Amino acid sequence: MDIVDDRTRADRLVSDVSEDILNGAFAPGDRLDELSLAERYGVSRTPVREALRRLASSGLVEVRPRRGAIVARITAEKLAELFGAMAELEATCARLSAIGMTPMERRRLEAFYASMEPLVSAADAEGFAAANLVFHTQIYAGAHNGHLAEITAGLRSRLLPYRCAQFRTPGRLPRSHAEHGAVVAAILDADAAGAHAAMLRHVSLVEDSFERLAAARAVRG
Amino acid sequence: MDIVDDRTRADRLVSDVSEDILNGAFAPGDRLDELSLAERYGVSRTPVREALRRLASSGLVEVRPRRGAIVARITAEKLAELFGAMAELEATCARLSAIGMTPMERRRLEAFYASMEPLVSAADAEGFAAANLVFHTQIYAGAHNGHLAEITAGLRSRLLPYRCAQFRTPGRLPRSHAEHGAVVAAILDADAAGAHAAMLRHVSLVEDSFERLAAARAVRG
DNA sequence: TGGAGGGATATTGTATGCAATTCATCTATA
DNA sequence: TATAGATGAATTGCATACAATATCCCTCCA
Repeated sequence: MDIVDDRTRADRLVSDVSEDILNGAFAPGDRLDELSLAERYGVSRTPVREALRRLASSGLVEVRPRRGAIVARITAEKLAELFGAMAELEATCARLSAIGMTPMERRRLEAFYASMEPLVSAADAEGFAAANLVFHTQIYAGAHNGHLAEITAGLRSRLLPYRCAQFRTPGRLPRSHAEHGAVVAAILDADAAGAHAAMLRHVSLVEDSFERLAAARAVRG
Repeated sequence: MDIVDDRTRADRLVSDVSEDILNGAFAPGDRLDELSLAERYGVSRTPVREALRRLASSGLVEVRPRRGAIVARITAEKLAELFGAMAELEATCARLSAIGMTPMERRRLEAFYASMEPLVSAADAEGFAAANLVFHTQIYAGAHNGHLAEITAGLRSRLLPYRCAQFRTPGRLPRSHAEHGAVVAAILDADAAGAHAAMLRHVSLVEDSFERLAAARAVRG
């Protein structure tokens, strides 16, 4: 059974190149000249150009007019800004969720939070990471603002490569779960300021533990 | 004296096409086929394609794979989401400004706010609109997070076409100025929650007056 | 009359060649 | 030796031709 991939070559290039950037085949600062990429991926320069522009708009590469593209070098300051912006956005979503979630959404959030407990007991970092994404996404959705949710989710995914080891730190799982608990409690309470503060604290703590260091390492290349 | 424009054709197309969209030469939903655009602007399809993709990433057009591009139809709900997201982002910048602005930034903001008073007295809507942008931009900068500032400014500019008549409403100028005053006072007081609330209120009020109606009209085409 | 199928047409996706610009290297001169 | 200028190679920007896909319209059948 042949599942044909009806994406265009440029679409696939976006995935392939970003993968190669994220797993280190291309390091920050590396030149990405169109001809080499075209040969490497077996296509012509045209879709390569398109893919590079798209990657630029997502922040992964930097195109300088007439001077070619390079893998974006994210400085430590820029990375801190991105993490900071994400924390604020997440906190805003939490605040709006506290104000506006429907009773059904609140019940679902509570139930989902409870369902994460076994993963903590089992120290299942991978399972928890997956559930964590769902948890946060529920809160984006609870803000009832698709654009805000999109921005926030986009930023989260952009920062994903800098957070790989997130739940490996010993003791991080139960702490994260407890912080989630504070967020959930505030949202269920319709406590806007509390939800904002709890989420801001949660996201900042997660970032502040040791993946900042990992990130810094990644930046230095 | 010839000031040559060293922008690439695609760069110019981005400006030209977005202008033509914003002033109504192309209406929402109109097809933007590459050949017609190429002929219209006297270039080949290649830079047209690039411009269309870039406009898509900024939300002005919508490209459907293999099915061409159309001028984005912003629904009323989507527009409300965009305004809502902007309000939240602006409020967040205000909150961070209250917390983190340097003394110099605070003095500048206060001085700039004072300098807007004459424009209100003179009922200079155009001058006020220009100063208004500067005022808000100062607050984006005061958040000390370049990425957040960029997102917020981007959203503001994207919404600009839906806010043309902003300060024409009778009485809007003094009211806006008063609302700015509340924001400035809270920021100078380092009152995070107050700054957030004041800015949220300000932006929401501005939007809620009558340009939502203008926007709805624009959407209906 | 209404809908399904099929072929012509129009439009997008991709490859390639040429023009324009940048970059690197080498030379000449102070 | 260091710097400015020039020259050639490498690379991007753009145009055009071809291939793949979608769209439209016509015919045919129930």
